[in-house]
Amino acid sequence: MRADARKNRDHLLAVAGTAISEQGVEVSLRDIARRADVGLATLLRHFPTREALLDALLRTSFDQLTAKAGELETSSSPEDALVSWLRDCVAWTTEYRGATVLMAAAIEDPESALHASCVTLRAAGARLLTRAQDAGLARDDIDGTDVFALVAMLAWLGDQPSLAPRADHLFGVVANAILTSAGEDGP
Amino acid sequence: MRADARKNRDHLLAVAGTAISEQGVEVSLRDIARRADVGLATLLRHFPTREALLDALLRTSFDQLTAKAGELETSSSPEDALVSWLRDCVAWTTEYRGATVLMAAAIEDPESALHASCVTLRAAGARLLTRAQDAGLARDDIDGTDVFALVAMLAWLGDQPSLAPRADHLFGVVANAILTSAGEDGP
DNA sequence: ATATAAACGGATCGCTGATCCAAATATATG
DNA sequence: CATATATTTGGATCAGCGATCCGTTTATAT
Repeated sequence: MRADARKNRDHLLAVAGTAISEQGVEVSLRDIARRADVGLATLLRHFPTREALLDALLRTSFDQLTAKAGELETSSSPEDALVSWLRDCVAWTTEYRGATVLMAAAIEDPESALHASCVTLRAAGARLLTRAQDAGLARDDIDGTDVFALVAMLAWLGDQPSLAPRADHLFGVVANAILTSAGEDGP
Repeated sequence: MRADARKNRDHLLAVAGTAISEQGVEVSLRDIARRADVGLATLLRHFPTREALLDALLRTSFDQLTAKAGELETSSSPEDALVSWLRDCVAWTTEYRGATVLMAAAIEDPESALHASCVTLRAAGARLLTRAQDAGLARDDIDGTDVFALVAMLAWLGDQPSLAPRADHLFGVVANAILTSAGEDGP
């Protein structure tokens, strides 16, 4: 890649990150291009679709979350590892309002630029889940896709201004539902 | 209202219902107008915003769900009443793909055309919840807004093609989390 | 039958993402 | 250093969206 192209690409990513954190993932691509002092066509050549742009932005975070799952697998109890990783996932999405819908769409669409990242993330969650299940600490009737779905649901909740105030509380309710060692913060 | 206007209004509602069940609530208003053999301006005069159109369409269903809550309050056990009403709510939204986001936005925005309907629906759910709580059958740390949020989450799940297959199952998981008499379909 | 108020819809606006292509520019080579 | 070449760029343009304006048509009351 030519040096000037690389510079534009990096600059666009930085500007896009700011714009998205301010306005959510549905921010106008034209706005991003304007704020980066670049033509819309340039943005769209570097990132042919909104998902491609998101993928470039999200990949780092996804990798961090995947790595975090690996650490927790050895450093915490199966139960704490699962719950705190779920909390991290949900907390992370607050930085990218609206990304949940794109992730949910990407997980089943192999053509999507986000597909691979989402699959990896799901696998990381599935490992933590299996570990908790093997220890008899989590329901046996849920799988990695269920965990992905539950995280997506809770993240979506945080995206809705009217429901977000209850998101933390309902995280506890849902987390409790996954675990079999009930009573820790039950009613 | 003039007779021709009423006819157009009714026709638009019928066409919009069909279009939305086919394409979801984000269907183009121009498409609806075209399919109704009417100018876009006419559609927008009868229903100034997409929400106003949705409100007219959804009000009947909302009223039915509210009425259903009233019936269940006297005909079923507090637990069955709550769970089966929740199931009805979630099942209903499958007819209106994407409506969940609009409902979540409307519940806190008194200016929204959907606001009143959503508040009424939440109140109906809150009554069923309180009844179950008074019988010691539901967690005491959730309220009407939480129930609304949980229904919205599960409905949203059903809207996502990739996650919808697990929606029924996760409904059971979440319902189980609300109830205190655990074990009915727990692990 | 006519006057009047209401409803209608084509034209237009600013916006979106997408695409095309002539001009500008970085880089490799003589 | 000069030039040729391949790459990158962004203004112009397109079809689509919801919204609005306003001259025309039409129902209805007198």
